[in-house]
Amino acid sequence: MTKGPQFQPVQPVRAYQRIVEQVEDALARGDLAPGQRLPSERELVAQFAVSRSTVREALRVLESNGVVRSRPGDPNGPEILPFSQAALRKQMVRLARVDELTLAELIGFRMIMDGAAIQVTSRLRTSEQLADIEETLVAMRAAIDVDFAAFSEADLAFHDVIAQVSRNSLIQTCNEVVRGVVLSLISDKIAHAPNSRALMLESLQHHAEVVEAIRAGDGHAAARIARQNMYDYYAGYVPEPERETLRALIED
Amino acid sequence: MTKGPQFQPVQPVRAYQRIVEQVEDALARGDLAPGQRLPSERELVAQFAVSRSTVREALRVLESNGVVRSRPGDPNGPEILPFSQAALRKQMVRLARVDELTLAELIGFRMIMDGAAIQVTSRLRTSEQLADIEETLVAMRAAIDVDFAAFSEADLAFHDVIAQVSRNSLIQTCNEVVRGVVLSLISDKIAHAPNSRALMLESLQHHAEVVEAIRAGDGHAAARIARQNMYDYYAGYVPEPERETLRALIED
DNA sequence: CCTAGTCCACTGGTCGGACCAGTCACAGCT
DNA sequence: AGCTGTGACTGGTCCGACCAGTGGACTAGG
Repeated sequence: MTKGPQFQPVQPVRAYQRIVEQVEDALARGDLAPGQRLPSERELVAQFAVSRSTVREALRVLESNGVVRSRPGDPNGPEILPFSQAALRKQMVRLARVDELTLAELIGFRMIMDGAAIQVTSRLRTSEQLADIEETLVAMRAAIDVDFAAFSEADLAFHDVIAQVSRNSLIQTCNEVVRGVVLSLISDKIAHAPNSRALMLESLQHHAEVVEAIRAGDGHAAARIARQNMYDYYAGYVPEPERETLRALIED
Repeated sequence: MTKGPQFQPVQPVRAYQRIVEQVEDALARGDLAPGQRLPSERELVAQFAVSRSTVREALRVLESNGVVRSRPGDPNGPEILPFSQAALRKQMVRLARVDELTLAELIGFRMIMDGAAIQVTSRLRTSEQLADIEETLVAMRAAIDVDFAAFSEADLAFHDVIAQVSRNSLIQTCNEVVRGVVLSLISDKIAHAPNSRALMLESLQHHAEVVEAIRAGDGHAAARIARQNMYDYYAGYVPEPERETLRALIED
């Protein structure tokens, strides 16, 4: 066999992909900005020198990626959308929902993210924000008497406030998405648990401890308590061999 | 103004969207599994009772989302792909690259993720894995004499091993993506810095400290050092008001 | 002058038919 | 049996057509 250059496998590039690339490149370069409009489909046909089917396939891909939005009859053409977290959320939900990720990975991720957000919060929070946090605690207490769904919603509000105070929307988005997925995986088990009310009360107690640490400004303790609580709350649903990785996140 | 029920804005549902939904639902229900094949486009035309254009637009969306892959001439029809992290990565890159996220948020995210991964690693690593980690350290040392790109690549290998040992692919993916984005934002500034070599040496020294803590099994110290290092390395590129949120991540 | 209503050019959504290059299974040949 | 050529398919692209909607221009009424 002759020694030659290393060739790479080649896959055909479809026309609509080139269009998608061009649009995305223009967007990355700043030649196209959110709020601006793309030319109409028939105009794009002329500019790209392809058929309308091809242009439309490209637009469908861009639309599915949350880059543009087409509305029938709009004489201004497809609209370039502001970058939203919705697209990331969509993909994350898809990824996380399937067996590609284990429950342990999801919960571990939450322990990290939530702990970090709480740590930052206890450092940066103003007294006003502290009041906001304590307010959600009161709401959680009230929600216990309603049902588990209400409690879960109040819990979400708590973590929302935390994430906002920590001033990192990336953490916020990731946290929210993963939290939703985890809950969708095991919420029925929790809700139907005979001691559902006891669990909620315990969770509330844990949250109160976290808030106490936040008030004291002890970020380290707050984060540790938060992680410990999440472990106590969810670890029962994680099979033992993987539970070890979660314990490694608590320590000292 | 009459008090009435809260109406929601309504947007037309396009035919291709219904097809996408049906396929994704079938996939979520398990009626469709990775590795299986979809009927050919012309067969789908008959089953969905729409035109081929519509079927193709649906397939393009599914393909862009990493759900299926079409190859011309394949008599078996479009292939259902295994769920990959590629899709998530794509979206994350898009989200992170644009101004929606600040550099501080990205770096803060990395400090958290990387610190957590290192903490878990120092707890769970086998002696064999420790050797792997130390190996990447040697590679980093050698890469310093080449150029910044080589060093950066060796650094990536280091974090890769860490993420693998921590057994959480979600952390791994997020870490990798954000790292890439951060580097693409500031790598030129670092590479062209007059003291580029000094920076690399310092970074290597920091990594060595982290590895030392990992060897000692002190996860807390390892994570703290890692976060501190990343702060030292990147904080100069973050404007002051936001730098505070990063400092809040180090503490004690 | 300004407003309210009408109208129409144009938009995107969908359709059906056509052609091409590529792929793969199979029948036929060696 | 092993190889080869063929042909029935595949997806990629193009074209032309029709429809229901949109929104701006234009007009009639104040």
